[in-house]
Amino acid sequence: MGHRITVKQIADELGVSMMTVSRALNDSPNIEAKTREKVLATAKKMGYIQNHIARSLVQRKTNTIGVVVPEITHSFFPEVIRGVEEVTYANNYQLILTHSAENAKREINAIDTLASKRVDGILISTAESAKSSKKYKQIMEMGMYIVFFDRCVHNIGASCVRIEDEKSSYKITEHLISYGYTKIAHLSGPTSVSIGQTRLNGFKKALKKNNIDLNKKYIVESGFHEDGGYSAMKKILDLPKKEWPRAIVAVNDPAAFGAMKAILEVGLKVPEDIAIVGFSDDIRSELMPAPLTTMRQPAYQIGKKAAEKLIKHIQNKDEIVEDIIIDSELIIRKSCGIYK
Amino acid sequence: MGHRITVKQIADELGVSMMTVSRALNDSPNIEAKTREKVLATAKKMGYIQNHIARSLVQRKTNTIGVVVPEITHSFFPEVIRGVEEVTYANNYQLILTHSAENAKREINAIDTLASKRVDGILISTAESAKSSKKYKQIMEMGMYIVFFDRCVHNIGASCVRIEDEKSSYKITEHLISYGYTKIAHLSGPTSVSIGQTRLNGFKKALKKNNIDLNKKYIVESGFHEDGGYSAMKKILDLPKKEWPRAIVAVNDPAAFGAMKAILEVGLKVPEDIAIVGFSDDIRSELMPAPLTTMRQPAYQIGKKAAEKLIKHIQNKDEIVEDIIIDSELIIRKSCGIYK
DNA sequence: TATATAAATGTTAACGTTAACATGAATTTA
DNA sequence: TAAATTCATGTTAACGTTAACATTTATATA
Repeated sequence: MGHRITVKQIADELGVSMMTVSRALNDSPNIEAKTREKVLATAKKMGYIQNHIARSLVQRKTNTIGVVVPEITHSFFPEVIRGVEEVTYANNYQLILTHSAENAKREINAIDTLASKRVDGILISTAESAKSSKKYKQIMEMGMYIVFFDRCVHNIGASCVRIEDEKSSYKITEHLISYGYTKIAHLSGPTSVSIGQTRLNGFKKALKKNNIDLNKKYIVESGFHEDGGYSAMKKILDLPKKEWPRAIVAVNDPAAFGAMKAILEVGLKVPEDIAIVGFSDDIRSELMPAPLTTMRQPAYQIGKKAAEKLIKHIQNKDEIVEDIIIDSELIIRKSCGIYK
Repeated sequence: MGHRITVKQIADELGVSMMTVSRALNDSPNIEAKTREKVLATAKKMGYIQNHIARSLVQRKTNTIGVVVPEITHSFFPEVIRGVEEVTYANNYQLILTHSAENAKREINAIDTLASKRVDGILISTAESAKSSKKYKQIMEMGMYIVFFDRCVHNIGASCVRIEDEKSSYKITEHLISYGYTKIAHLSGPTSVSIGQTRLNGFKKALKKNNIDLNKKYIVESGFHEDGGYSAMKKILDLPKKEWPRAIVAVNDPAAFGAMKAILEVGLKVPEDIAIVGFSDDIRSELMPAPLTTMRQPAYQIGKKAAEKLIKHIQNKDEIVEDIIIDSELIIRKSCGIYK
């Protein structure tokens, strides 16, 4: 290993104690301005870079937070990370990013990684295949804080930053209904994930409110990805032609993209033959051949709020646990059937 | 802080020494199978999670690598990170992500953060405003390895994973020329960044080879982002109408998107009035109103190779420093003027 | 000027782990 | 059966830093 300067070396160089060097480096009080400057100058000259490992060990605090995202390539998440990053940067926290690839086992692995690095807190959006909340609880018992975002776990004492999924889903479904559609299918997420359940609920409630009977064949689990949306839509198109739905509510935009592909493949048109709406306002949504009507989730905002809340929890034991709701926005484009 | 189990507590519980526990936990040799199992079972029961901080301190090795990306929301980078992540996960390395926001100062800050966490190596794609290579050198002198990707710094003893930017730029420019265009402008990156310089070089060489005079007004610095592309294109369109170029080579896709916006705003059409090509094959490129002709950079591959090379450097002092070239691919779409 | 007070600096121990060496028990070899 | 070897386990010290307490020096107060 190359030359790594330590506090001791600086101290020896100047003939002072290690504590004096430490104090100067950390802007502590009770040190003469002249001494501080001398130390700082020498540290810089010698190319000193603080060893956070050692510092964290003795302070039992890392000034670091971890993030677990299910899929870094979905435009929603980088945008969230951007928001998180802005807050951590401003508050002098460091950030460790991990990735579950929508896989429960990898999510647990990621959380263990973060825990073993003794981060002060973790931001999580749960993986598609996540089933148990045991790991989250274990982490919290260790004294680490968790704030969920978008895909939350409730009633385990962690805060959560999200949009009103059920209402939003209700609203976008009603929007379709307002055009006269009654044969409406839902491509759902797994109900073990919060947004899978809540968006399904909103969908069902909208039908009920408008006296539309629920056709069980019209609820197909697609998961959150494009390929899942594609195969779920295929399954629907396997129904006899006269049973085909006239409109689709997809659990999110990527699933909607996959469904659109399946629809186009059988020679049907969006929205003329089948209308479709999504959720999240992916970066690609407005660029689609049939621009996608969707519920915008302000990703940057969500990241920012989640990071802020987490830091508050870390810095104040008594910070209240709460659901923080961010406004969503219905973005009407062409895919839902009307275009001005 | 909540209850945090230590090796000592496990040792006391079982009436053995800390080393025995440590050996069991780390799968070391010279420990009875029965003892190991007993320790493992107790550790699990007590909810032990290894303290990587303490371990890293004594081992002077963190099994962690850092990544510095300039802009996490550009689709190229998440895809790279995905590749990196796959490799680190498979090799049991942990990953710390940082973000420079294209800003030299923040890049230095990010590197210092990683250095203070004593990562074993760093993957960097340099920021748009990066000027000096001093910090990279300092880090390498500390014994940390650097592997650059996409935007590289040469001749400082670090490996680099990239496409052949100059040749690729040459090729895509010639592709435009093959359609008969001669009035071709270039929206360039800053020449202080490798790809800014090399892509400009390729552009120039293609003109020269085809006996097209270089018009200095046709080279405008746009940077790597959409808004930069937009304002650079505006500047070009401020020229007298008869001086307008008929085709544009943008340094990357986001810059091309910005330029397209500017072109459409003044009522011109792509590619009929002005043809345009980009670089990277952004996720949005094929969805654009005029699908963008571009040079595809296999982002996932780049991430994978870069991570693999870095881990090789870390594990083998004598690993050779090299430029690793990944094949790029010309993707011909509509924006360059011909569409089949 | 002696004393009280404040400011600057130093010393010791601890954070949680593992490397390196030391010991003791069990097994093999001559 | 004694000596040599192997295997399992234990002890000590170290990684680089800072918290907590201790000491010295400078400054303010009576």
